[in-house]
Amino acid sequence: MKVSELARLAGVTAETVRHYTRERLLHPERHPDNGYQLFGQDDLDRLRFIQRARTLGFGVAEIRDILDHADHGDSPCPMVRDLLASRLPQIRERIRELQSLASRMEQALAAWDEMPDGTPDGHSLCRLIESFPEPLNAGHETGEETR
Amino acid sequence: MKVSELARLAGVTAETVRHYTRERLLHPERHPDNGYQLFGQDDLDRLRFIQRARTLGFGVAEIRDILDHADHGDSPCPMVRDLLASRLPQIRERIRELQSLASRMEQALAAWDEMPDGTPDGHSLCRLIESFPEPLNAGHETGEETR
DNA sequence: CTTGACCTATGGGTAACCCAAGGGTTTTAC
DNA sequence: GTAAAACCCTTGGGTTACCCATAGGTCAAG
Repeated sequence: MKVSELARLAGVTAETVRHYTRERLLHPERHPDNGYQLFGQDDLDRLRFIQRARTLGFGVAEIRDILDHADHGDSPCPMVRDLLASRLPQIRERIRELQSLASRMEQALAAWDEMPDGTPDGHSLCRLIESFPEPLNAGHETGEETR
Repeated sequence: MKVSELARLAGVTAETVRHYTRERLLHPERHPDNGYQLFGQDDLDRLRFIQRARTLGFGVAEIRDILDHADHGDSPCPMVRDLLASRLPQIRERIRELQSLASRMEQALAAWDEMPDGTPDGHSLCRLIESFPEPLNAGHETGEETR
């Protein structure tokens, strides 16, 4: 099958399929006459695998490693488990950040009603934002580094 | 003050300050002799404002709009509130996605222990991933579009 | 044989920076 | 007084996972 058919069967765009091919996640044959990419049923399986891996938070480069391992007959599962285990705390951290972001936003929206003014006085930009606590890492006079 | 001093006071890198200047969030004067960027105390306030706005989820382009409004003497607050209100549901959605991602990862790690095999059989890539449910939007034979 | 639908490769865009290179300036120390 | 360290400038390329526009070749149907 050709690009668009594979894409349709997997529910992605043809561009995405070409992208994965460029990134060497898929290895289609080429029609000798016209250079079209030719995929088989196994490529559909492979593409679905890629999709599931993506929803699990793997990046394209990681998926390439996983697939290369499997193509060499090695079990990629230990690698997968390690990647999963190392990424999970990062995801949890990101969730915490976003939750804190969301509550800051709600706080700001709630504070909106109680704001005395609407117009800035030339010194204030927007009290809604200005009245927020400094980001925790703001350095003031302390000479530390960020990251 | 010069780039690095402003950066240090705000707890960001000098590159970030230059970036904001390039993006016209900051408007330093230039030393006529050597072209160095010269910032004042107001720029520190401005930079801190930018940082708070960033932690609230605003993008650089949005912050530029907000600052431009304020620089023209208009209150940016209504704009800020609208931006906040429209972005909040997206953040909540993103949180849900990440939570679902985290639980899929945990599920996968838990399933690991019960997996019968470690080596793929030539057809399987990694059961840990393969046994996962299809992403909801996978198209099969249905000809719908994604996004 | 001409549409229209599909294919190809290339190159540029997205967001918010980071980093390296090449070259000028200022500060500090000897 | 000068040399090295420290800092400044701009330009251009890299990051992620694609999307989109372009120009041009190919294929199925009427």
